[in-house]
Amino acid sequence: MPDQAATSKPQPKRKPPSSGNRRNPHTHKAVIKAALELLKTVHYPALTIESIAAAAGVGKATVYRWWPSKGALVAEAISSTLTVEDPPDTDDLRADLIAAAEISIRNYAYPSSGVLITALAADLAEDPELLQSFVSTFVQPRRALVRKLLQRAIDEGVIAPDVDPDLIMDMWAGAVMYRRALNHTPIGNTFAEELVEVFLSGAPAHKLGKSP
Amino acid sequence: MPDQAATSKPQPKRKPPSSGNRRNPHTHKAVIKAALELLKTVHYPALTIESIAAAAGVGKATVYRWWPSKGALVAEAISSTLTVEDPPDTDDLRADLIAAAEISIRNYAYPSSGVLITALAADLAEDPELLQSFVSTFVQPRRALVRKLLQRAIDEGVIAPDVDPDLIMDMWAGAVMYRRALNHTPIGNTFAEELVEVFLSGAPAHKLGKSP
DNA sequence: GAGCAGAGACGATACGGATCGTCTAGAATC
DNA sequence: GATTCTAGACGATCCGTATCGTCTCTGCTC
Repeated sequence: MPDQAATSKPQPKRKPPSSGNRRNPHTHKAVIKAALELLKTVHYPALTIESIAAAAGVGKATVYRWWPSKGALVAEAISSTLTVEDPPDTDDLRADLIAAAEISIRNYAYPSSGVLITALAADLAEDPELLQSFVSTFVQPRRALVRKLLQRAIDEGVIAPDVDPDLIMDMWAGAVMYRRALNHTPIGNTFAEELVEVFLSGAPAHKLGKSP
Repeated sequence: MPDQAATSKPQPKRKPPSSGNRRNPHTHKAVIKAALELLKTVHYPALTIESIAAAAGVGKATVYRWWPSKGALVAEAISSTLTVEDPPDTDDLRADLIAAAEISIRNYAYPSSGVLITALAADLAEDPELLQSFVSTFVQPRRALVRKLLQRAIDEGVIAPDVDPDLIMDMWAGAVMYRRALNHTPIGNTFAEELVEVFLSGAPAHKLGKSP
């Protein structure tokens, strides 16, 4: 359903699924979904709670009841869109690393036409607790998986042993976020490969699937 | 940063707080200074034009006369605080690279207690022209200098020849921005060194000041 | 030169509109 | 009765624009 960002268009709600003395999961989902939908056409700073409530067919007070701020709402919303993907673990270590980098690109370049995570992070900076919560629920689990893969690459001598896996991840995600935010260089199809290649440049070629 | 339709004549340097039929440089400076001052205590999203005008002792309309938006104002303000530093060019290439990385850290970690550039970039995303202007006046000149240094490092074989200098810079600045934005890992005193070391790991040790 | 009129920048302030976050009211459900 | 819900009123703040009277520099006229 494209273009549903109207301001006061009344939604002919068929039937309010339920409302009682328990948290209504339909309401909850409707808010999250409306937020994600609006973010396809509206930049994060211009997104308002009121428009979310209206688009979800929900009272504004209900939104405030369950989320303390726009940042908290959007943090949950985008967390829900991105699943934890296991980076592959095959014989082709180079391909595995590229796949892991591609996950980074997908996560930090979401949605394809925006700088959502950048804007969100900047906004959450006002609320350290909320930022911490977002990082530990959204960022850290995904990093853990990639860290394991990188550690394996280091153990096998494909990546230099004195390199910190966390630094590599910061550089991967950071480069994506940076290019997205400043929009000075497009992120091409081979970007993941480029990101990985940098760390492999000093590695013995026979360990990798690349010709000398 | 250029003004829109304002005069392009050279301004006669007068000291009195005059107001005439030309742009008053005192007013202009007062606004920029007030914005920077406020940003020390207020996060970018919470910064308002009204508060800037009030703090500068200036009419709100005057601010809107010269800057189309908060983003444009702040972009000019922080551009004015950061000078283009020549990265050093000595015999010690490793030290030169670290110094260059430190410049990145200083620029993208400004101010010390905030995520200003991240928030600004996210906000400017709504106005591609303005973002483009900010990047070309603030970001690109600084990158040009570092690019030259990196190219020299590549020419001398300290960094692998198939690495794109621009990618290295994206990774440097990106890692800084990323750590700042998500605040998951502190940026220590040795961060510049760590950033550089990654790219030197595969280089012949005798070219560098480090022991094998 | 001297003087005057106009153009433009300025501070102040008022305006309608949007959004904020809180709050009440009433209905529905358990 | 307790709790959740929608709907909407509320005071507040900030937005961006408009207007007003004042100021000063510029350029034209004499």
